[in-house]
Amino acid sequence: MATLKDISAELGLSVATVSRALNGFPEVNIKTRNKVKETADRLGYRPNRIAQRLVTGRSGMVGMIVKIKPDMSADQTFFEMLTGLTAALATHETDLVLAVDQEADPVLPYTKLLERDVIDGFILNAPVPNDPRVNYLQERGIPFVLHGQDRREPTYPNYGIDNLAVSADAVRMLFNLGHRRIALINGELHSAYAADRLDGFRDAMTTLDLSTVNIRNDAVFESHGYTHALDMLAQPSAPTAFVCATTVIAAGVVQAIKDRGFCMPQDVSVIAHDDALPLTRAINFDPALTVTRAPLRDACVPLAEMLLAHLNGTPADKLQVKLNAEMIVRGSTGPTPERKVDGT
Amino acid sequence: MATLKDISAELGLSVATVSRALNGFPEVNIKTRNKVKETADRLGYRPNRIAQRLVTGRSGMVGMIVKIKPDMSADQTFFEMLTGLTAALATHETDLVLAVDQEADPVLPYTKLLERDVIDGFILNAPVPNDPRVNYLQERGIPFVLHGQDRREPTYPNYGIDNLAVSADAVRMLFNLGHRRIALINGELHSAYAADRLDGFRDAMTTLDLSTVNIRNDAVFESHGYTHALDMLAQPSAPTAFVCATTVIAAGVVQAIKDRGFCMPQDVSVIAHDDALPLTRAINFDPALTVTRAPLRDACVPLAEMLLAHLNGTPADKLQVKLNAEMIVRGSTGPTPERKVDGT
DNA sequence: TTCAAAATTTAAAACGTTTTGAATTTTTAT
DNA sequence: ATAAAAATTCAAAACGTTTTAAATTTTGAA
Repeated sequence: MATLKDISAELGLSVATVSRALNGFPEVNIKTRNKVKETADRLGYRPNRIAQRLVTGRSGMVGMIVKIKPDMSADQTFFEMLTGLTAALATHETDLVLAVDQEADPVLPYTKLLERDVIDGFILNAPVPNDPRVNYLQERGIPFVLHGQDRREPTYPNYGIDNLAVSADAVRMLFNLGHRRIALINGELHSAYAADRLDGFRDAMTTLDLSTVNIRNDAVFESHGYTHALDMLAQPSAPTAFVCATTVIAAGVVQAIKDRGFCMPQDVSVIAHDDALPLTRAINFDPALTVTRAPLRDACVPLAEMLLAHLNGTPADKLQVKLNAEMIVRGSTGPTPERKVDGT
Repeated sequence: MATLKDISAELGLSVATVSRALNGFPEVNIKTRNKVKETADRLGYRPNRIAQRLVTGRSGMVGMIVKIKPDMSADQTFFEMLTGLTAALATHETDLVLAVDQEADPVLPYTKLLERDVIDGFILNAPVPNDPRVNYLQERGIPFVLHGQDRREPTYPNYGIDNLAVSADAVRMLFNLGHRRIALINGELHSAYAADRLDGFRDAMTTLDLSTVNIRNDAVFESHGYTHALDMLAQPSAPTAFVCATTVIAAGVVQAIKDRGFCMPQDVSVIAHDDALPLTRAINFDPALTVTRAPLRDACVPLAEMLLAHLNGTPADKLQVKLNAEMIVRGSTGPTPERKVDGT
């Protein structure tokens, strides 16, 4: 395993010059630089990252903690994130150290990982409103980037979509199709995204002077989508349109619509949020789902790069990204069916 | 952040003595040692792992590469392993670095991770017969431990169960209940465990002079268990007992038995291998499943400790563990039903 | 040719820890 | 009190790299 010392010995240069040549210091003569690079290639030199870390204080490792549920599964987005992030970080020669959170205290796994002092920073996902991890890491000056937001004015690097707008846009789109009874089947309110979507939904419905009686917040299972929709469709003031947290929820809703003898979109319209995960694809529905779309995978490169930029000194206020999801209208939404519902 | 230098300055001792006192060198006077330890505690001293790594060549990090399927899932055992391993490694202040394998070449992710020269060793799981990763890492002298075996005489540290015996024991147990037509619904033969179970099954059946015509090797889905069992139960020489690769397969088999109008165990017996994963639990079947049981979680501490022992110099021939699974007889197996089948 | 400025390279210190072998201190025996 | 042996501690080098500031070399002008 070649070191800087080997190169400097072969070329009769100091170790300092070899290091400077390889690291792009501008005052190094171009001819010297080329000689150093050629020799480094030939000798198969690779920097000792441990030694670099000792000098620079940087390890090239970022931590991520995955929350494991009691049944030994994790959020279905996990592998999407894992795959995307490891690829994005690898292009920056950065490793992902993974730890597991099964504790009651969400902060504890971070404490444990930080004790060993080899992590440059963290990638946080699945925030809860006013996430305690955020406060903990900020108090200690530990760099991190959050996927999403946990508060209205984040003071840390963050990248996510505008979940207020996701449901507000869906409501407005359905309203413009004539719908006046619109239901929301949301995720669990301990997730920051679900809290935002609820707020966005309520604000939009209130602005449009519509009733917000048809709102359900629950864990994201197809069966929950089914039972909530089945229940709401049996009411006298049954909704004519559903806003679903995910395509998984939508699968259950679509089944409930069918089981109640309705047609989609002639009788009931459905719009869902689509993270573009491989399993429940919006275009596999019949008819294809109208969605607010924001591929989860698209977050990975920006998240990795924002964390590294922050580690390289970019201040947090320059690393605030909140995107709008893309509205894609397909066959699951249509004009409100005034005749049919009035006849019931 | 206190260093050895801080402690040595406060106590008027050399840095070398402080290091030796904290690291248990026997020639350090007990009074000196206690003073050093008390001061270290008070100052909140924690060793700089990077500096330790530079001197000792050890990073305290082991790598594990998870194979991701095209649909963005992984083997259902993954989280069980992840949880158990990170806990086991944490007690040894060792971190798990995770990388993702989506490549056609199973060796390539190891190359990539090794390039960065921060991994002390690897934990390998899900071996295929004559696993190329094993050859690759052994050629390079990279330490690793394998969960299971990929060959008859492993020359590397390994911990797993005797999969030959798993199916052989099941066959013998069913034979002793009077069964003469025994089917195997196995995993995919590109997995080393499935190859061994097939061998064990065939050997046992051949030794007992029984037909090996009822063998299926397929991906481990409940639906595969169902369709294979449904098919075999429609044959003139239908099996009176099934040996299932997993409890997931058994769930499908049990449904097929019911759909063919048979009772378990009066008409058809079922025995499955049980990794003791949370989702498909053997005792949740009605009647509860007879199993060969080997909780996956029980492998984690030994795997972690074996790798660390190997890194500390224990030779591979002292780190060979092959356990027998435990046979647990419950209500899914019973004597062969000679009357009913003869009447068909 | 000489001098000054610019370009280039170098020596040394730093990073925090470990460990070899030498130096120092303490203990024991005479 | 002295010498030898044992116990304890220390100085220095090592690990591989980075970077400050000084030293050296090269270039251009007079």
